[in-house]
Amino acid sequence: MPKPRYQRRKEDRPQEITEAALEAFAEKGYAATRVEEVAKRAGVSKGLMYLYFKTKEELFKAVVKSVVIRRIDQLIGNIETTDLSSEDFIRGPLLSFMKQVPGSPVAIVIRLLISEGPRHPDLVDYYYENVVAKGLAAITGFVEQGVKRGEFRKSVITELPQLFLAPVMLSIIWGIVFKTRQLDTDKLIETQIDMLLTHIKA
Amino acid sequence: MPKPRYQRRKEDRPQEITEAALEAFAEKGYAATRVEEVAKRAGVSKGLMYLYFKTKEELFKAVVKSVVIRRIDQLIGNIETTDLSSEDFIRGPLLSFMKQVPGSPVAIVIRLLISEGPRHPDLVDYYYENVVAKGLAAITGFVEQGVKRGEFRKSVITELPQLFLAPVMLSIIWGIVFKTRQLDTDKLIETQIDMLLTHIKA
Amino acid sequence: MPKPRYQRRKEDRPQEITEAALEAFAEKGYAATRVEEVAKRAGVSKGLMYLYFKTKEELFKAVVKSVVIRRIDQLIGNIETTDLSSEDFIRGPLLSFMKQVPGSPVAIVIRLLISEGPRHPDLVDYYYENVVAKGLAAITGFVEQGVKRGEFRKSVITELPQLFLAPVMLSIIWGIVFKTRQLDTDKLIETQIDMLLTHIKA
Amino acid sequence: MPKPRYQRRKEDRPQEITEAALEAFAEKGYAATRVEEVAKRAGVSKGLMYLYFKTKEELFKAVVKSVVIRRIDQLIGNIETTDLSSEDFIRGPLLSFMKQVPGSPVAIVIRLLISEGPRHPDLVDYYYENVVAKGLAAITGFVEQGVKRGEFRKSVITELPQLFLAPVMLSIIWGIVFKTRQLDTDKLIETQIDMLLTHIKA
DNA sequence: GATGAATGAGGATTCATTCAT
DNA sequence: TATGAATGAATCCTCATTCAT
Repeated sequence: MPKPRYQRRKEDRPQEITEAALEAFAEKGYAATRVEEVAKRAGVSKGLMYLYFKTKEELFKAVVKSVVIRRIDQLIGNIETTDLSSEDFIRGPLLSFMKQVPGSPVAIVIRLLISEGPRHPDLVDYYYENVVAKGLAAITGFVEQGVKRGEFRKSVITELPQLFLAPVMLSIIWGIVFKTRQLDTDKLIETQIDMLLTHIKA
Repeated sequence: MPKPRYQRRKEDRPQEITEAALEAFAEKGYAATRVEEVAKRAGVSKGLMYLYFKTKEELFKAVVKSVVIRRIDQLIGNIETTDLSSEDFIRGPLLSFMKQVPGSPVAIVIRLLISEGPRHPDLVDYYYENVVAKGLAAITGFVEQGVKRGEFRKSVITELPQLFLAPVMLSIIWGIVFKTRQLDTDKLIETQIDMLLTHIKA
Repeated sequence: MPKPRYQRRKEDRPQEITEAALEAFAEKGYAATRVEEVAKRAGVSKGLMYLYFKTKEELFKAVVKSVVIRRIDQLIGNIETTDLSSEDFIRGPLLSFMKQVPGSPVAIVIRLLISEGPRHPDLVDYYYENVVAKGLAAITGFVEQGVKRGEFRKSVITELPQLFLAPVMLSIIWGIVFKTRQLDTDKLIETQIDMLLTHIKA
Repeated sequence: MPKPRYQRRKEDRPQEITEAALEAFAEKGYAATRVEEVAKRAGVSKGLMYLYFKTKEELFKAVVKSVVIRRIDQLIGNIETTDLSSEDFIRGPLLSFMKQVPGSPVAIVIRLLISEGPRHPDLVDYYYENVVAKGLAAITGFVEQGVKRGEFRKSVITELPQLFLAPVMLSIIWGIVFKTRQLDTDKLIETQIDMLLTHIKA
């Protein structure tokens, strides 16, 4: 009888289950994860799972959303409370943020979206609107702000904020697929930022 | 003219099945694809599948390898027959190659490796050694050649050939997950190449 | 009064299933018995079978063992509580025991071991050690006891306790294969015992 | 490409297949033997099998019958050409015959009949009439002849010729199930004959 | 609310049998 | 005849979901 990992109150249950599911999905992917396995990790009975999440699919969506919600706050929090120059912001908070993404739950969610996303367009919409679109808008915002301030020149980058995401995405995928092969993801991301700044600086 | 129930085509079967499987996996992913569905697409009975591939898993591996094999040839073919300058090669054949990857079967294989790779380390090894490592080595090779020729300066890029892959990878993922949202992947890749060349040119 | 769809009876399930399986195996043999058929006999769903027995093979082993276990007790029970003379014991309790074996579940298990035993050496070991070896040892024990007591003479029988089993085995096989042809198995066994006692009496 | 084991003429084919099947059935039993496996052993294609035997079941019956037929001749041949005394015949040719049965194809057929017999009553009939009944009748015949000649006394044995078979049957079963445990089947059979002769001698 | 025994649809795999060549 | 590629019914087993307790 392994002690249940969590022994908290009812109101925490959904989050506990959601966290257990995230872990399990991280290890095996969505399809290969048994509902019972999640229950075990959450220290909860199989039946109880269905009191909180009507189906496995719904649990999946809840997992994605829970991660999304936490990230959004972090992202937005950072953006709004800054008074750095555009370059300093990019080299500072933004870079830090980008560097920790590959090792964060976001990486797991990305994997899940790649595997299961095509069958859950609504979830992809949700993720896109709440994370990707916001993130891209924020980046575009910084760049445009820099242009306004005369720090940056006008360039195609404004329309391709994905260039900021590219090394992060590669790092995430690398971590999932080629985990054993070393890759200095921090340096990868830094160098990309360097190149981008060089490119857009007036 | 009823289709003949029997059609002996031993030679072509494996490839026919493999192609049908690629299609099916592309649409639904590995786990959600029924063996019978692949059989139907290949115009073949369920039982025959097992004559050529002992298990669904083996079919999966065959699919990955078949795509890999075709790409490798293409990749190597391009590299060895060139006498362009480093920059011209990168802006020419390499760029073309990179641009068409996101729309090619490689994109599907990437998705499969992200979903199922963690459970098939041998397959990941295979893919890494035959595609990724070779591709990265080739890129590193061009860059170093450019340095030797005095076209390029020494830079960190030599150790981060993944910077060339990053926009391609992002384009692939984008195509899988956010297909409906427009992204000019060609321009994305081009811009990255521009930035990289700016960065390494002497 | 519709039968309830659910009936929790964890305690009894294994035995219920095991008994249903014994019946089914008796009628059709192991290979020709469908798991679903056993489930139906046990009044249970197919899925539940797998909750108690991981595979059909494991169910098979459980059936053999369950029969074995019941017999062993009976066998040993008889042996240890006797104070009859050797001959009286053989003509009394032992003979009775032998007579009822051909009509008992043991006969079914024998059939199963003949059909499937060669593929389950561990099970054969188990059966041999727990039933055959013990039975033979017991018989040898009686005979030697009789020798010690002066009732019996020394003879080759001590090394061939299988002579006691032979008519029982023939009766079992006869019952399985030639059931419709009359054979007075009781008289067969009795006569063998007569001959054996004549042979070993001093 | 392993050389086919047999390379004879068409008229031998059925027997070749039948022999290959006997071997295969001996190793794995009927249910677990694949038709293809028999074909391979016979050095013949799967399709050809069906030219000679319409179904696997028919092949099975052919195997049983082929063994039966050969044994019957042997049995009858022995019986008719003798001019020994009853006891001498029993101790001589009959005993020899009995001793070699457990190691002969008959043992395999017995196993097959135990496993599959209940589903093939016609086959059991055939076997009973052609082998068992004849064998038992022959034994009864010897015994009665002995009585007529004054060698033997009247006894219950006349009605229980199965007492002659019992040790042979046990030896067969032992060989199938407990093959690794030593049992001197020759001595077992001899002792039984001794006992029987003691019992019936005037 | 909790539990976990029970259900059954669904899917991978096998193999006797067929048939184009 | 002879082959073995091709078929598909049959079967084991899994697992999301339900429900008696």
